[in-house]
Amino acid sequence: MTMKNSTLKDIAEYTHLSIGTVSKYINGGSVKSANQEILDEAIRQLDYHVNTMARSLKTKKSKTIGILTPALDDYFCTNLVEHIERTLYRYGYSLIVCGYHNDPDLIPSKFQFLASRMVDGMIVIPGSSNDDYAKLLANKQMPIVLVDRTIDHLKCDTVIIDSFAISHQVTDYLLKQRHEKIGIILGPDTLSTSTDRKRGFIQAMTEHQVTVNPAYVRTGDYSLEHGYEATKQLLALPDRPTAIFATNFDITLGVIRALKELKLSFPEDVSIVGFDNLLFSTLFSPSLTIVEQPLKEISDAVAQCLLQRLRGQGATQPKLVKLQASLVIGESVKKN
Amino acid sequence: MTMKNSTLKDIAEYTHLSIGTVSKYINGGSVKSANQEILDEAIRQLDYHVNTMARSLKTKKSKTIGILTPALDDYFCTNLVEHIERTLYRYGYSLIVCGYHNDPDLIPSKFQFLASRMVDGMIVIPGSSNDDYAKLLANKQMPIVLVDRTIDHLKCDTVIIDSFAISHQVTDYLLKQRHEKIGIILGPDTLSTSTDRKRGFIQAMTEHQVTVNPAYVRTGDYSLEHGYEATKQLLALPDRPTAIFATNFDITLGVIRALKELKLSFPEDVSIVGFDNLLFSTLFSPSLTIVEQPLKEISDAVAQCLLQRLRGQGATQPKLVKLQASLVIGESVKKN
DNA sequence: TCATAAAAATGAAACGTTTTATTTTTGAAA
DNA sequence: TTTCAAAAATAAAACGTTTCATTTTTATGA
Repeated sequence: MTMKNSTLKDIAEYTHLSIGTVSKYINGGSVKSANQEILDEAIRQLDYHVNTMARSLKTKKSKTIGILTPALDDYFCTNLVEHIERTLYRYGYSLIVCGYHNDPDLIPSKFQFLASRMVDGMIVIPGSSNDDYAKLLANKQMPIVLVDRTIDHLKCDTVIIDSFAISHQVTDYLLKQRHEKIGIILGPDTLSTSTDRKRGFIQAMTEHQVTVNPAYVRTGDYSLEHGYEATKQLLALPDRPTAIFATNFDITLGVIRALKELKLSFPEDVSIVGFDNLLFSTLFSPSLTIVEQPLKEISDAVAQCLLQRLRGQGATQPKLVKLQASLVIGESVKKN
Repeated sequence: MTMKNSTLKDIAEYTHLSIGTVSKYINGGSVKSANQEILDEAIRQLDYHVNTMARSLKTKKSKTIGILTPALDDYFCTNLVEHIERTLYRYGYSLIVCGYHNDPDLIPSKFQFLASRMVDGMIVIPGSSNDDYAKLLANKQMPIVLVDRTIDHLKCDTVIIDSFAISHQVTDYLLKQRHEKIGIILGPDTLSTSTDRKRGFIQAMTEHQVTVNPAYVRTGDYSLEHGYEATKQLLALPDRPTAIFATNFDITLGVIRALKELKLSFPEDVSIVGFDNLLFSTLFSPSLTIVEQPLKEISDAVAQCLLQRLRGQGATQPKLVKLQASLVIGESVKKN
């Protein structure tokens, strides 16, 4: 039972054909129909499977894509991975995953690790603020697609959502519900997602001629802890906001935890708008009003960008795909 | 900038040493210290990295593990993947992920796909009821570790939780809170996790001399939909249960959705015990009483089993690792 | 200084493919 | 039948390593 795998050579001997011919057939080339029959038989009999190592050694293609993600267990990233894996699989690619545990310092070594695996391309979800590794990416002769945020001066295809627009829309919505004292809990100022969301917020406020109270704008990590602390601080203000906008999923969780601890309920005591994970938001009572990112579209765009580059069809210019998120109205915003 | 990667041959020429010597040094062999210096220099100058394809072709080891999981976006599986990836990375292994989208019929082809990638070993989370592919696994000369459930007659290392014990414990707890009319929503009868949980339930009930009402025992998929439907049916019974035990995470979500729709609240109208995801359970108001699985321990056990087999240290007998889950008391069970 | 064992270096084969230039076979037109 | 282009098959080189049987160099002790 433990006999070694058969090779082209074995097939060649079985069929009395040459290795070259067998290889050609395996790769879809044409042979005489008589030979086709015997080849099929041999392949079945000997249970032949190509040795991808040998193939890759020759072709310099591994048909494998690396994905570098801040975490393998958070909602946004795993959804991306799920969809991307599906698409790539259809094109015969496998996916090597590498998490860097939200620690940007790990990115260079993990990147090298993936590169040493001879991946044909890479998907990077930067999701952090330290961009020292950007030159690393730039120097590799390999298609790379960036997801969720841009990195300055890095010339590669990028897929993001229109953070400015959705933030503008959320703010606009809150203002129309007659909230003027709006707290917004943001990520770090070094991330484009975060600064764009801040800009959208400010612009909407300005358009409505509402002055922005700096104390209502909290930057920090995209983390549950930050959401939690910021919420407590916002609600401890003498003139506290009547609505809070959490600009990512972890922050949303932090807001909820803080409210729970303060024994405040939404939307009675404070209105909230969260981010991501429609399923969970509908399970809360009352349900959450949230921003939903088009995860499937993002994933598809990422996969398509990459596949195009792999086919050498990519434009010379790096492509920027900007997708629209949507506001899903729940019950967590009170009309003032 | 786009010059091809350097090879052992290039290093050999640069250093005037033979390829064999260079290879030896790269792999940790000893050379004269004078040569060591020039080798280091050459490696740096030429930016040498081993070609893992060529290496694997010779060694027949890819230092890559495949993981076959029902989904890449559900709580249990992604947590496993996250932890396993961490551990394997430390040992120089990369992880190729493959989701089969909860469709067991996809397992054979995905399995073949991974096998063709020349993975050194495989981790399989069966999570489904159709075991036709079991012989596939059995026939491969490759270490395989099964997670979360056993497959009859399949001789490979398996890591599971003690479903019987935890179910017994939960039931016992509910009984001690003076619930006797307990509904339990289970997975399919073809899964060991499900039948074990059922046995634990029945045993505890019997020990307390409480007769089991068959109408209270609902088997079905491990899915939100099943949880939802089963809850509605349970609560529509003339003599409805006072407590419901949801035996996996998706079912738990279904229970919550059903309660929300029926405008019933826990624990006032009905007590509930859920499964998995401590973080979320604490965010609900009131918080959920749940079974928490030792995800880290499970992942570690899986990785260790695999690494042992890869080192050829595994026992001849397949190993069964059974870990204990724990009951985390929240506020969703009322004392009757 | 020499003999010798240990350490280091070497050269070549092998891993299983793809690819290319070349040869052989086929079959249709003349 | 002969001719000749097209189709099919071939043989050999190459991809970049590891490994192993040899050879060369080094260091040690007498």
